[in-house]
Amino acid sequence: MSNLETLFESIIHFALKDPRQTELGRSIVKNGIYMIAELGFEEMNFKKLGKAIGSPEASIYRYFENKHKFLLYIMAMYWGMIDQHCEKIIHSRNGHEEKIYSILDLLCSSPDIPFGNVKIPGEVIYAVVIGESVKTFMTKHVDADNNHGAFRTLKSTTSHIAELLSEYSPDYPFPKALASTIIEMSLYQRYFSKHLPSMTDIGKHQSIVDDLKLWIIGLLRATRITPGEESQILRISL
Amino acid sequence: MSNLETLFESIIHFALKDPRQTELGRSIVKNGIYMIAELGFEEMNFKKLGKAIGSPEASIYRYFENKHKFLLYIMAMYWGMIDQHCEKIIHSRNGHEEKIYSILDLLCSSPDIPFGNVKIPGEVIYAVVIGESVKTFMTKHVDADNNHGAFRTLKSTTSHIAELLSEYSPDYPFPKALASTIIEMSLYQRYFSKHLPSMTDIGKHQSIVDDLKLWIIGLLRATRITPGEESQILRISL
DNA sequence: TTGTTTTTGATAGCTATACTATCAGACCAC
DNA sequence: GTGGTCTGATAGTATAGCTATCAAAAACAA
Repeated sequence: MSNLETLFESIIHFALKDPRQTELGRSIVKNGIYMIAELGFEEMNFKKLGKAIGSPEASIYRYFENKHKFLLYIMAMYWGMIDQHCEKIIHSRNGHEEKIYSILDLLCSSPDIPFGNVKIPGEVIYAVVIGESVKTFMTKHVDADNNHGAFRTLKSTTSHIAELLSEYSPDYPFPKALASTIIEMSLYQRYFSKHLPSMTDIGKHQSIVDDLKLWIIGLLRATRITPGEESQILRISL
Repeated sequence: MSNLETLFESIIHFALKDPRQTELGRSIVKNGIYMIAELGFEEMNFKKLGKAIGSPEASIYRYFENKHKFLLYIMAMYWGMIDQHCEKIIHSRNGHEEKIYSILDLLCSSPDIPFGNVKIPGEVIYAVVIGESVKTFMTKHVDADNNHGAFRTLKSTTSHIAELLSEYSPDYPFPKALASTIIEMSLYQRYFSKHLPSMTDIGKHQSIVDDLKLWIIGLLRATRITPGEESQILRISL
């Protein structure tokens, strides 16, 4: 079984019926992603989506229990793709630094997703991830969703990056926090750059992607904290 | 006019009628914050809130046009408070480093908010900020809300911190990005620590607040990037 | 081909949320 | 007491989110 098959196997339980297997299922997922990218998650609903694909609302409910599970499905798929790319990079024969730079390229790019016989363009799903990813876990039912494995692929991506950071700087005590920061902030800073430009300088010097990479690489200096510095910090601050 | 009055003056237009001036208004805001802290923003609504304070739904709509504006009001108030504390710190006679450490203390603490003749406990509003702050600007109408000044206090806080970082490291090209990262991540890492613990190491070594401070102080090393290092990075990565 | 199962379309309906409208009583100012 | 504002009480609308039912169509199996 290919990696891709394994990925889709692992997210299938967020749907009631595998959407990759049917014309309708693929249409729901692809057009749903387009619709969220265009209208935002709140303004999208299954009635509108049904209209867009020429099927009744009820047919969509045969594939996804509700709107939220639909979002969980999409996000688990996205982070699963990213995670597989991560693993490929990690198992490559490069050094730590090169691997980290490759991961950075990955986080700042947006690979297409092959979905059955259709393809979901990277820019479209990336737009959805930027604006809606946080809505998967900033809810009152995070813990329940987490128990059902909703964030497995996101957490795995974080762990992979954290491990790499640990290899890069074995004594740094916060590799996971830095990894999750890099992941979330590569999305946020893009969002800020577009909608709240006074909250960031990303995109003000060079292109967004170039600034973003340069900035994150700078953040990696945080891992190079020395014991002497640490104790001085503690003396002043705590 | 006191600073506090100026603050409330500046957020009054998110409400239809100043809630600080009446018993009902204060009850709406205080109990609304408690209810969001308990149920989350999605599960809270004006009908439930009305029941909790013994007033009909319609009376609440006389103070706030809708649920979202209510959230904007609360968040603008919170960041306005924080921003005033920031200004106090900035205008103090300390050195840059001490000021930065004070700001850090501020971001990791949660001051009470005096609201008319009632007091909103810091822990309660902080819980709301952690879980709901992002929902104010991750919407399809960010730009409209931004034009109406909804994020003025948040942006001002970011600017204040960014200025401080610039004084601390004048050549660092991304002070705003780092400032917004510190603000957002001091919320996120706490959230992760509670709900998605594998995404962070904050709270695993010492208390959450101590780990958080130590981690953020480490991030400040990012501002100490040297020209030589930068060009090396560029060579490898871009 | 026929019979069976699965999938879809069409429609209807149910509950809750978000919000608006109206009116009468309470309270306050002068 | 009169006029104005505030509140409570009630009713009502529109839409979202979701469920149920049934017949037609498609897929498949013997």
